[in-house]
Amino acid sequence: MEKVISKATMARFPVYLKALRQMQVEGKENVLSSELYEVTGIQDTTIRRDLTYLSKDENFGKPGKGYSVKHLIGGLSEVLGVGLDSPIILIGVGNLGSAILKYNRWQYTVGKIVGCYDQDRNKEGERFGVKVHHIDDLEKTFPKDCEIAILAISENVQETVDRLMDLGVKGIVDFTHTHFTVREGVEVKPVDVVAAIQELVLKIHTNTN
Amino acid sequence: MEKVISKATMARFPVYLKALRQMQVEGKENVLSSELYEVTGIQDTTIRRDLTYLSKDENFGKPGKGYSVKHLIGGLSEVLGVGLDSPIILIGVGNLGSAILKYNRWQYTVGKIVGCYDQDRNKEGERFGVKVHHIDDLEKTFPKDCEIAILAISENVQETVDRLMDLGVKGIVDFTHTHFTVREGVEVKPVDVVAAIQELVLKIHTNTN
DNA sequence: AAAAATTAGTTAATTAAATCACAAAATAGT
DNA sequence: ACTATTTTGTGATTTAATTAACTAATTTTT
Repeated sequence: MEKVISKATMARFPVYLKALRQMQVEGKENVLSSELYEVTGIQDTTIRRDLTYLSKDENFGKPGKGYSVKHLIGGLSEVLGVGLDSPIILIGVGNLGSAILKYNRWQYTVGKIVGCYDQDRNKEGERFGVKVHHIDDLEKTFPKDCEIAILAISENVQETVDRLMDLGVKGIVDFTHTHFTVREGVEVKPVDVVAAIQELVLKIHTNTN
Repeated sequence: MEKVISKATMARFPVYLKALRQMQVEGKENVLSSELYEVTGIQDTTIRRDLTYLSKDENFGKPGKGYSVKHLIGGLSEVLGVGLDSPIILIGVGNLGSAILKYNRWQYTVGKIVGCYDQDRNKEGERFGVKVHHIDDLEKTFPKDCEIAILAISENVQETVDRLMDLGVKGIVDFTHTHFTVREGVEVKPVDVVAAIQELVLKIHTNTN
């Protein structure tokens, strides 16, 4: 029987991982589902069910004791593809791009940004230890087996996306404020500050269930 | 009978608004639910249902014609609280903070960032037309009726959050990589780049329903 | 002006997700 | 070793969300 992880569960995994990393730093070895609830706000029973998807055969949790923080991080990292060390490229090295790049250097969590591209010739060279190429050289310098691109540009968006897909990119983290279309099989994960604020405003001002 | 907007619907409103703004810029006057599907990937029937929550009495859509882009934006803006023009403050004017600030200047969509704070005295002054104060002056210079703060710092997070809540902040957009706790009634909306990438990787590599 | 073609709105059915309730497992105390 | 306590894991249930099926309104065409 093939286990299928639900969308909702999938979306919670990164939340757990973040919380667990924090706990690991604080030296915590075991964690209860009730403690994870306190930190994440996700119901403990939901957490327990989610975590059962992590291990194929044996379970990570021990009744009366909780989960091993270390093992849980391991399991989550595996399913989240962190261990794959996927090469990632960053398109656009403005303020936002730089912020992402900087963060990536500090915490080696998902894959690794192996190259950046910008339309400004002056930015060519290196930044936070990562090579910055001109966008015209994208095809020439594209890293082998790279499937993920972070898009932090504001111009020529669709054109850039098309070029990336031609190069085999399968996932795009989108910081753009522009709509673009992708081909079948290519995933887009939008990250939108304004949308986040709007959601927040809505939460504060309206009734929801 | 009081209409209660479901969580899921609420989360989609900003998506619609973004798509509609784009359409408005392109000069589109009417839009079909099927067209919104093409752009957002959200099922047309789901879209139609969602949009019924917008208007109390009359409906925005016309059979055979579609929805008025203008009216829809109006309705969404209203329910999303965009019209409230909420004052927002930004804590942390590094690369990320600057990126947010810059974007906010360009597209006047949610409220307005009315002030920034940073721990670096050198940054005091003005940036993209917004005053930058030292974080020590937070209490002294805190804008009246401000309920929303964007957190783009990496140090003294919990301390800063506590101070913000003391000043009456009810919603926090969190770009921090640190866990912090908030009081009852305070909402936090995390925006996490790494989590976004992880979700993406997971989507690409695993089976989901 | 009538007929045909669209397309929004809505009720009903389905599917997905969250929660409850409890059994089984592990620990800690006696 | 036994008992009490804690806490996980899971089948059953409930709740939420989505989709399908249909109705009725509006426009466009003939």
